[in-house]
Amino acid sequence: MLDLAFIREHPELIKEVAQRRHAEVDVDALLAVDAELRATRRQAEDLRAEQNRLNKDMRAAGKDKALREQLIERGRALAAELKTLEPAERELEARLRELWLLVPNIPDATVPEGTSEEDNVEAHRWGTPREFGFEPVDHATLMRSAGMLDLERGVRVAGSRSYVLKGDAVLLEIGLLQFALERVTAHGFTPLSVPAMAKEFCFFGNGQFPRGREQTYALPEDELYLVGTAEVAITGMHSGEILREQDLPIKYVAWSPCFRREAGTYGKDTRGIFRVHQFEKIEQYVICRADHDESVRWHEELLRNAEDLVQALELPYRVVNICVGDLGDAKVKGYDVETWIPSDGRYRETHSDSYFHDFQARRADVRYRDAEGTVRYVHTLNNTALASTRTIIALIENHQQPDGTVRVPEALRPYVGGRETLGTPWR
RNA sequence: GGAAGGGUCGCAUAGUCAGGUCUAGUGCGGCGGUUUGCUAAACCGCUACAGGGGCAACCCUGUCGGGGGUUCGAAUCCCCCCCCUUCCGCCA
Repeated sequence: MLDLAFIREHPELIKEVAQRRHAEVDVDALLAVDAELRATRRQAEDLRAEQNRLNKDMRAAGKDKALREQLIERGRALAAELKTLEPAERELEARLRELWLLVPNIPDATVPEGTSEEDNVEAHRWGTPREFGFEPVDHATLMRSAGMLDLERGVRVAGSRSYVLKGDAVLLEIGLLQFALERVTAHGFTPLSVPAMAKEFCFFGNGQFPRGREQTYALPEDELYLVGTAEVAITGMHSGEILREQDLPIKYVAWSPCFRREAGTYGKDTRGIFRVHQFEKIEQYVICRADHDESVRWHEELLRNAEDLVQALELPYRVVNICVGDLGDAKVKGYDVETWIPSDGRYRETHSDSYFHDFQARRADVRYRDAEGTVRYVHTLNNTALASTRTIIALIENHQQPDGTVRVPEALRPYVGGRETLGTPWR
């Protein structure tokens, strides 16, 4: 959410940004409602001020019956006027909020122009896709043959895009999560295990709602939703707080299951477990002072942390700078780490590194008091450390061996009981 | 799920029964000052957030868990909801 005063002062900029980001929002209607609300509110405030003065007169009137009657008469008139203004005020507030929530963030000048994924700009690469001396297979084939995956029974239990990990795949999943958690913790991040269900305000706060509603699982009986990322819960955690500057930056590394409806993706990525409704993720999250340069520094550092993990897993990857048309509404700028997937013959998204300035902080109401005593909204950032299924795919496909087993990169071995290979030989 | 007790401006509490002097009192903590060789103590002052207005000093409005209602007027009375604590039930 942007500062309302900023929107008032830069309506043309907002319109232009909204268009580049494919975000539909009626800025003129927003400004009209805003003006009307301020006028209405002012009228109501004047009436309330008179009401308060009247209240004092009433006290001073003591036992003077005639005067009291006269004051009560005036009070009745005020109350009647307010009774018509107040519903209008509330109605305007609701309409303003609705429009306001649709206004996207302002992208950074270093965000590339473009309309879709195709226009993302490669920043750099690491590693080289491996030359296999045999016919490599995709992860689904390998995992099923090696006793690590049961898709059919997963679908029986929970429908399409569901899966059951088996045998060494479970060891691998848990090992990867622990590996990522420990490695990021070593950089001074505080580990968290957060609720996978959250109230609606967390989703509004994080920027998932209102636009991303159809991607979220709802539990209407309990007025809860399943989080698509730990980020939602973390943003909600500090909602309404005024933090102390000396406690910043707050650096979290959070584990949570992630649930995604994947609405509108029928027929996309249907092989294996690339696009699924549920996976496990370790997420990095930073809350820092309201300073652009500091946000940028953390953005780069979160990227380095993610790259460190992918490098330790010996997986080739590239980093792309997300173009404005492909960037989520709430983000100022974003990098994706895309890891090489041999069966696809291309790099595919495994991490998403973003900063938001105070966009999430305004929505979720997370502030801090700076050295001068001024209360400001914090800046927030987050980046994937490790997402279970996509990392499993990359690791299995890149490190597969001729006999159908998978070589475990050295850095990961302590987390899988010292094993050097996973899966049973099947060819 | 059932019962009882709670939720007040950082923390702890008063106020709610009897609506108006609550512009929400007090203690602690924090900040600034006086005194002081230094520290402590003592004393004095300040100590929420949001919105609006004003060049400014400052002024106005709202917020006592949230929402609605009664009333000229609600921290206080009524209704609904949320959260916390304790006990019971159920339970990984």
